[in-house]
Amino acid sequence: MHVGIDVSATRGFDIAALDDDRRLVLLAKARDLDAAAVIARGLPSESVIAVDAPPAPSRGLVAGGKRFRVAEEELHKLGVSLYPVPPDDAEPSSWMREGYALFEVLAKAGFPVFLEGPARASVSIEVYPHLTYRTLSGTVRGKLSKIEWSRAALRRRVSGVQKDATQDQLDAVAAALTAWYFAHDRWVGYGDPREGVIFAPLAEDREEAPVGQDQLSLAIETGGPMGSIAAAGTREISFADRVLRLVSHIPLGRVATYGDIARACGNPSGARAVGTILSGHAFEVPTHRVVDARGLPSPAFGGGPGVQLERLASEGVRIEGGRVDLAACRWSPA
DNA sequence: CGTCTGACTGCCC
DNA sequence: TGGGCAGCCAGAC
Repeated sequence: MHVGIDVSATRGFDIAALDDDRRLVLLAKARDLDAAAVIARGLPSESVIAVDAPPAPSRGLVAGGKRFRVAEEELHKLGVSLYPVPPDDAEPSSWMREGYALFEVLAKAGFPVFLEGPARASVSIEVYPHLTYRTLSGTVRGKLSKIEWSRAALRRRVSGVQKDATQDQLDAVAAALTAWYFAHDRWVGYGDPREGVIFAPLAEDREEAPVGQDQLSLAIETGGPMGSIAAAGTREISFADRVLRLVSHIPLGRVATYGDIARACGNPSGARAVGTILSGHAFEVPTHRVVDARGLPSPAFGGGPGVQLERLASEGVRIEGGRVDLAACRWSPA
């Protein structure tokens, strides 16, 4: 059985299971860890369980004294942004703590975390549904809503998914599908086995590629709505595309202002429009790395400006008196 | 198409 | 310093 679990601190665990023919055979909700443990113990022992959450804190293995994990850095280089997992001494998000606890429960139920070696059954793995959607569809989200994009990536790859499935449920299915790819030895791992590895499918039409990397960068550099930065000067690519493309390249640990982005995209007075654009793409691009000209976070940031500052702090950005230290952390697009 | 609404900025007290 | 304010640009009806 190939199982996927979507972790949410407030909404509980969504659990999906696929059989070997990728039919959805189970879609359940577990309110808390105990309920999840009961379901886990009922699974066939040769199952693979994919969880949308990290199993452990960062161990600071990235060069340069950064605090996030190697997995985050590797994916960032591919243009995929995700929540940085902080080291032990920092406060993780509540859903990350749920993840740590869940992986412990799964280990006790007979599914220890898999980190390296040949793929095998009876393990749990960390996955990232957004990465799975992106690898499978070969494109970035574009104009589709997140849920439409998710559904499109799963269509024809999984059967039995209800039309009215929630985003959490689709993410659980995506995780289960990733477990299926893992069990069928078509997978890619990102990160360092000593602290945590994120697994993704190897897209079917490029099985020879060493990693999903070609697939991903291809999506960025060509067809996708993100367009190419090389062509940024031409009218061919919209302002919005250039903005998203550029923001996706702000390094971890650095920030840019709305004005910086606008200027670099050839529209010096478009700072306000940059905000408008970012507000619609908070999930796929690290929008928390964009602050206003004084270093202040956005009052409308998802979860509140405090959350934006917390995420920046966990990435190593210096915060002082509720604003980021622009002099120290400002990134200039070159 | 106009009109309205912001995850903005710089300038003026 | 910091608040007020008038431009500004891209999306959403």
